[in-house]
Amino acid sequence: MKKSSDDRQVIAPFHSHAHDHGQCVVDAIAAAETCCAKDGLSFTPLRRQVLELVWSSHGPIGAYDLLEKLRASRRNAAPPTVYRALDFLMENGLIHRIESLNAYVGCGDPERHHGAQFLICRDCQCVAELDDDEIGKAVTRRAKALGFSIHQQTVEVVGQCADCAARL
Amino acid sequence: MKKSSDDRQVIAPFHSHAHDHGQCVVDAIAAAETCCAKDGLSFTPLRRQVLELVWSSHGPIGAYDLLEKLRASRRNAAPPTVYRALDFLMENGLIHRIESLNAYVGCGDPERHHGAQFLICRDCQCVAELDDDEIGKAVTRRAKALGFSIHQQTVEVVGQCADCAARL
DNA sequence: GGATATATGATATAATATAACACTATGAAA
DNA sequence: TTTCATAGTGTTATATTATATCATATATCC
Repeated sequence: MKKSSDDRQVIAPFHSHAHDHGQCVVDAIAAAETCCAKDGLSFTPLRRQVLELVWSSHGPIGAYDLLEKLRASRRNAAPPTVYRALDFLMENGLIHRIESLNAYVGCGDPERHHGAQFLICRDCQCVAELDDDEIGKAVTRRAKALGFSIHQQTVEVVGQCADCAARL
Repeated sequence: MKKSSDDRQVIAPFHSHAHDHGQCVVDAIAAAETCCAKDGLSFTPLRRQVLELVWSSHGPIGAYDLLEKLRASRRNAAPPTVYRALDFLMENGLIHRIESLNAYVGCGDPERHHGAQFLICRDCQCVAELDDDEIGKAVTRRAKALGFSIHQQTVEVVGQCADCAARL
C-alpha cells in the first residue's frame, strides 16, 4: 500500500496500539549509526546506550529517569554523563527535547532534516511527532512577515490524545 | 487608520522600537482589573504586583527574577509567593509561560480567549505573541485528523528576530 | 611518540519548582 | 454573634532539572 502524503507527515504517531517495541529500538539505533557514519560523528557506547534508553522508554523521558536506568550498567554515572549525551543526540537530530515536559524523545526521522510539531497529551504525556507542511508553511510565512528567521522550527501543542479521551 | 486583519493577529510585536513603556504596564493592569471583575476573581495586591513586575520587565522574566524584585517591597517573599501568583495569572489568561525559556510574559489580549504562537529570539530572548488564524487552523486540522483535542493551543518557535539579525 | 582535541569521570552547585503545614481574613450559615 | 468554611498568604523544607569546573582518559593526527 502506497503511503499518502499525510502518512509521511506523521513522523511518529501515538502508539498505544500494539507494535514491535524491540524492533522500534533496534531500527532507531541502526538509523543513528547511519547518520553518525555519514556525518563523521563518534557514536560512542555511552551515547548509543543513552539513545537506546530514550527509545526504550517509548515516550518522553526525563534526564534523571535516564540517569537512573543508566546506572544499572554504569554505577557512577552522574548528571553530566546524561546531559552531555543528550546534548550530542539533540545537536545531531537524533532526539528532540519536549520543553513542555522537560523530557526527551527519539526523533522518528533522523536521516532527514525536518521541522517538527509535537502533540502532547496532558493526561498520559504521550507525544506524536509530525512534520506537517501546512503548519510549517503557515509558521514560516508569518515569521517572514515579521522579519523573524526560524532557526529550528519546533512546535508544541498540549491537549488530550484520543485514547485518553476515550478512557477518561 | 483601520487595522488590517494581519495587525490584529499580532497580539504583541517585538517592541525594540520606542514605545511608552509605562503606559503599557498601566494598560495591562487596567485590562486585568476588567477581566477579574468580570469573572469574579480576586485580583489581590500581591497578584497585581506580580503582574506589574511581569509587564515592567517588558519581555519574558523568570520566577526567581520576579522574586528578587518582589522582595524590594515584601522582604520575606518566598518562591511559593511568586509561583502562586503566577499560577493564578496563568489560569486566568493574564500571562503566558514560555516553556522554552522557563519564563513568563504578560498576555497582550487577556480579555479574549485566544490561541497563541510565540516567536522566541534565541539571541535576545525577546518574544512576539501572535494569534495567527492560518497557523491555528493548520494545527487544529491536523490534531483533529489524529483524534487529538487541543486544550490550549500554544505554539513556540525559536529563531532570530530582525534586530538581532541586523546587529550580529 | 608526542601534541592536540574529544570524550568521560567526579564533585559541587545553580536554577527552577513544589510539598506541607500554619496563620489570617473574609464572608456565609447557624 | 459565633462558628464554620474558604481563599489567600506566610514559612520552612525539599524536590527536580541543569550546569560549572577541574581531572582523567581516549582517540586522532602529524
